Amino acid sequence: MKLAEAKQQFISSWGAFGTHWGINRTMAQIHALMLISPDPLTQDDIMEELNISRGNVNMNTRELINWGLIERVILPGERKEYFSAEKDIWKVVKQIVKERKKRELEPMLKLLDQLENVEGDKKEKKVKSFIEIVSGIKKLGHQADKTLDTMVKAEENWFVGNLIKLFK
Amino acid sequence: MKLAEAKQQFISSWGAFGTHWGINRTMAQIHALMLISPDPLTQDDIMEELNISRGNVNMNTRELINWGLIERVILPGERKEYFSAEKDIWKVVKQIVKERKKRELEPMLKLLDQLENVEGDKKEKKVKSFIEIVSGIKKLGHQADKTLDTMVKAEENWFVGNLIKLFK
DNA sequence: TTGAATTTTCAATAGTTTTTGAAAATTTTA
DNA sequence: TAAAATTTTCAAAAACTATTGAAAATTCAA
Repeated sequence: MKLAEAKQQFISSWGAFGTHWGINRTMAQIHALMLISPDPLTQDDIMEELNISRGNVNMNTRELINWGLIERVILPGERKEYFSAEKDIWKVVKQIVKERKKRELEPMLKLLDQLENVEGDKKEKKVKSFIEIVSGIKKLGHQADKTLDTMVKAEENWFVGNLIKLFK
Repeated sequence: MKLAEAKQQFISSWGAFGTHWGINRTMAQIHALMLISPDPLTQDDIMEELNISRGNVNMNTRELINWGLIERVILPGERKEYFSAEKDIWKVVKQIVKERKKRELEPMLKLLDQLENVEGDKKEKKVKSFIEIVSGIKKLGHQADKTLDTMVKAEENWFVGNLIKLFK
């Protein structure tokens, strides 16, 4: 396979992958393009490579910056802004975990804490069933939260080494 | 908070949560409703509780069955079909992990294996950069794949006990 | 069998999300 | 400061996804 084709395949499948994870296709494609680009890119580079409008590039690069996955780079002597992606994939994964934990897991756990204190007779089947499920999710969720905290702090070596040994 | 309100909140936030994970809102809501229902439900029960059409219930229950999260139940002497959800939340999580691994991670890894063998001079900056990223993702992906395999086979006690100790 | 009950299908519609592109705002250079 | 280059915004349009509901198919009891 030639590089041009491989590049297209990578970008397109990274985009499809992203949609399964609640990330919009274009944002994931821009990220993919930037991951494999050795040098920083401008808005125009991205527009051209992916055939999308300037507005689209602007919105999605901003969002990627919010996620902490790319950053603006000013090249000395250049008028245009450049963008550059974090290339260490373990750092990328940790950053995504960190953000999603904050945006999704933590609010959910807050809600579950409230829902567990629902009024009503715990001998009633409906009430009992509700509390059991909520408590179960809460317990596992808090556990996952702690585990992910540790992961976010960890080095890749630690993950690939120690954890995997344990899992064997 | 009263049970009725707590129920609504749980269903609605589980639905919103689902959309962040590439699952459609209604499918997640049906799943939520069934998790907290002590007894199996019919299509009509679900239609009424969530105010959605029969067709919608039918499609989404089928999809939940494909995901292995609910099952059809025949109650003796009853004409209608009932549906019942797996209530053990650890089993639910493992089932979701298993499915997503099969649907998303494994195809991605297959593609990466191909992309790593891209033609071209590895001294060229573009080619080098491409191979480095692809190899990095591949390596971490295969590691994650193995780890998830072990998790899918594990008991909850194992997870909450051993893993967490290690993570402290 | 028959026909009533129930489930399934799917074309049409409604709703949501993404993308465009041109105008406005901002930044930089001279 | 002026004006050229660049970035940002956002209303409108396009694209995509989910939902409805009625007709078709299936199942079941008698």
